[in-house]
Amino acid sequence: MSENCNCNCGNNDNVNPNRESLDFVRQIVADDCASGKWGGRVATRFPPEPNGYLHIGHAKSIVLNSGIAQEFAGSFNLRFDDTNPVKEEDEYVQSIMADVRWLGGDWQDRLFFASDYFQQMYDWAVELIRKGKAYVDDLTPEEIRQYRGTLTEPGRPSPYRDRSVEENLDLFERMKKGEFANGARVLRAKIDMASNNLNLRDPIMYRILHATHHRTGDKWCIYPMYDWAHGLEDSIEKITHSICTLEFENHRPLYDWFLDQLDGVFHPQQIEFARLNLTYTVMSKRKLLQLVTEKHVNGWDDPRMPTVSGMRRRGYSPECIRSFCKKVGVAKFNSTVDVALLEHCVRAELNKTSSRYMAVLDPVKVVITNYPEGQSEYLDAVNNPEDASAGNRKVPFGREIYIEREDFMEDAPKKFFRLTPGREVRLRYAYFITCQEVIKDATGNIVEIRCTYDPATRGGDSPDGRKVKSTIHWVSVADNVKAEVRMYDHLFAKPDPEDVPEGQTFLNSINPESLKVINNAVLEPELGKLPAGTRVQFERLGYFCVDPDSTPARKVFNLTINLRDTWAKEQVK
RNA sequence: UGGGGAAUAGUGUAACGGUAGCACUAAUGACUCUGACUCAUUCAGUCUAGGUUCGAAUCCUAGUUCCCCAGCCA
Repeated sequence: MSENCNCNCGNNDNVNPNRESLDFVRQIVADDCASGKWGGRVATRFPPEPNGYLHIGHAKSIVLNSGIAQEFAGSFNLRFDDTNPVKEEDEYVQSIMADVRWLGGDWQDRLFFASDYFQQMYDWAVELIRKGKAYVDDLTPEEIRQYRGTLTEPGRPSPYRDRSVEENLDLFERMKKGEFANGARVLRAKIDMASNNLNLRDPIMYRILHATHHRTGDKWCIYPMYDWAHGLEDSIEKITHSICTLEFENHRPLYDWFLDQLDGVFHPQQIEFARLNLTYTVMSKRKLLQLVTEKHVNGWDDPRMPTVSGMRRRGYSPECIRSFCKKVGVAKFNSTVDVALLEHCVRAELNKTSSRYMAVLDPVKVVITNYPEGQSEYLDAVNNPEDASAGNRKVPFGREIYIEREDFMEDAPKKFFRLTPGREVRLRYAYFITCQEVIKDATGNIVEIRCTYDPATRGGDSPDGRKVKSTIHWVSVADNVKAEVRMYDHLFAKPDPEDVPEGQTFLNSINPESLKVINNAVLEPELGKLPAGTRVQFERLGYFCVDPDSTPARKVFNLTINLRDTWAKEQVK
């Protein structure tokens, strides 16, 4: 008899005899489902501290937790772990909610705050004191550190460790009432000062913090520490699988100890996985904050930042971030994923979904000498060859057009297929043109290219079946919109920004060319009508999106990611 | 010289004692009104040394390397 579970986790032997490969977290969940460990129930959560903006590493956690909930017909909570008022702000809770929602994390009506549990946590702390499992310590922070011992030497018990239950109760209540200054006393769990796991050497449960909390205001002046609070939060919410990152592995014995001391509380299982690292970027909140405050970037949502808001502004879609998170997998190996994988996911998604337009970033004028002066026309263009439902549009054409400066070469090498004197190429959706003449200024810069066109090739096909080696994009001189285009590259110049000589920091790895602003780009007119946030492809260049800095008078576009460019690679050789 | 984790192509991730697979990257070619996309091909891997076994990435022993822990941060 096979054990089936009633969720769609792929663990139903009747339906799927070859259980598809699940990551180790999902395997645990599937096994629990099969064994009925939690009554078949699955409940996950994403528990951010509102002290910064979310980044791609958080996205991995959100996709994991909400994904598991979805796949196993479970529930997913968003819970703010707001136990430290000095670092937390409402601005962050707002941005986090927006980011989680944008990524597709659906917490439905289950939005929670650790701060809503403060009274319950306090009551449980009193329970621990009553059981002789916790005590108020008067040691200074410095003394506590000294008493804790080191990695190789055991700690020593605090002289206050054996206070009576009555005295502890009294002191703890007075801590709560605000009778003592910050740092004067703490409540500690009484576990084992000689434990090899430093987390078990009488960890601090409460500290005194006379600070205004973003939600509870001045109601509390003692605040629970992570280790004490987190398991309780999970327990209150009946979380089954409390998924966190590897650095909390050492904390699991403590997570379990606290829950074991309390009577009749729900005891979730903590599971740790490796956090995400990416090449050419940094991921720690501290460093991201530093980039923002020291103005190495233009805010949390700078398109070069690995923040969710930065990637959104850059033009990444939630779908591509989700597909990336799926592809990187979940394991316990501390790895660094190549940012090229992220970029692949972005291109793959945008290729399917974005409309094509023509834009010239570095314009040079082409005059079609045999095209009648004063004449113009509209040509048909396909919006998205990958998606017929995207339809068609008209693009204005005339005697003078702009093409990309790098699409012309006077002395072209053999492998250069684009415009060069005497060669015929196709203007996308327009005509075949042949370069006849190059006009330069006094310093030798090309200012104009003179071509002839073949009227019979209107639309881009030759009736006689002759071929051209390349197709280039263009924009009408008479009918276009000007725009600013921000070209982004990796924020850091090295795969590992931390890999710097003695005395330097990751800031020394910043790529000085991570942002190049193009002020004189010309776009086909349709592009001028798009609202902020719209993701498009500039043909032959890359994916771009309309930046919120755009005004009705002047559009701003961000480069999301360039198209793969084998010609550029060829040139490097 | 404490404790806790982890090691599979360049990168990431599967294989749960039975043919080391997939994706990205790179290279080559085909196709092409985007030098894109797509398709095909190729390069390339079990940390080391022993052992158990008909058979080991997987089990055992020893070692090596990397990560985490001495916040009143999370």
